[in-house]
Amino acid sequence: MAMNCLDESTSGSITSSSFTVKRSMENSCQMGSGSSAKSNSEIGIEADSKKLPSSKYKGVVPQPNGRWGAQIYDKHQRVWLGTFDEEEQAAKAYDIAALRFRGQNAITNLQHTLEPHKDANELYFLNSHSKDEIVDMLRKHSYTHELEQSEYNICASHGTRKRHRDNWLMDTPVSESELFDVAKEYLFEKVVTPSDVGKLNRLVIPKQQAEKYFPLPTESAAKGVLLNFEDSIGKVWRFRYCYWSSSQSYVLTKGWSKFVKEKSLKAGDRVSFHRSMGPDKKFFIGWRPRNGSSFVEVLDKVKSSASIQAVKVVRLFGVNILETPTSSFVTNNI
DNA sequence: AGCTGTGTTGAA
DNA sequence: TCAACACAGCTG
Repeated sequence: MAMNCLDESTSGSITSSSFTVKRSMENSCQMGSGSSAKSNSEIGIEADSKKLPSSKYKGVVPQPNGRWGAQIYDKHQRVWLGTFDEEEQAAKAYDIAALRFRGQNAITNLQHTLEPHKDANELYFLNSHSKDEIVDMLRKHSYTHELEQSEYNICASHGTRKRHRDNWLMDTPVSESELFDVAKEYLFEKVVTPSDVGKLNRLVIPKQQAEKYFPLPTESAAKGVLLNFEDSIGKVWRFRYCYWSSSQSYVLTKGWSKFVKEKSLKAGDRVSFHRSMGPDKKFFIGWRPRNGSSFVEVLDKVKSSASIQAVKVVRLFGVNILETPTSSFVTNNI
């Protein structure tokens, strides 16, 4: 996976132009005219050194206890990205923040290998979340995990694409609300369990996501509410959504089994949830098989099936919209 | 008590 | 915009 090495792993890769690490081995041993200078550059911090070792990485600052902090500046203000055991982890945290805050051409610390598909997915993931959310993940060291949980499901785009097709084709002006309607924000994805597709006729929504994206007023928790989700072909699914206090879980109940049946959902498949970025905040549901295509793989299919080399990119409201003769997709916003 | 992350400053 | 430095205040 591309550059998801914040937490434990060590190999990293972020697409970012062709940046090479310039700053290297200086900065690390300026202890006045000290004699014990070298110790700092090799080990994190020495027993009783006064001065903290500088990092060779941008956005990385030493902590008194030998750990490393990461920070980035935005709008004249420092944004703290958390503390890390390893200098490289802090450097990667900075890199990720830089990509989110400054776009994919941002200068990053590490030379990253080129993995177009994965990197594009990651950029899409990055830009589907607010700066605050990304910073949160970095500080909680959960970025890697959330990225892995989240590959974009292209199925969720077909419906609106179809309905807006004429507008794109005829090159007529498209209203702002329609554009917002096309633009969808990725919320989360769940790999469905055997019981999610079994006889219980319900889908468990992970608690954290449920409370974040589908808040349920306590008075309607037991009874539940009806939520509409539009699928990849524009069909609207209506599910009862409620809280089961017995199992302390949020679930989609009534209507869910029909979805399972019609889509032939199997355990291990992925179901994703999206929300339009317009004022109406419609929900969308998508799904794909266990090893289904990633966002970019599908994009490539779109390109080849349309027999075109280049996809026109229109940037509006901070969102890139890929336009082809027959379709439009929303991709990374900067 | 130890650590995080902010307040602050000077340099680029 | 950036990192160095000091340490207030938070956390466990």
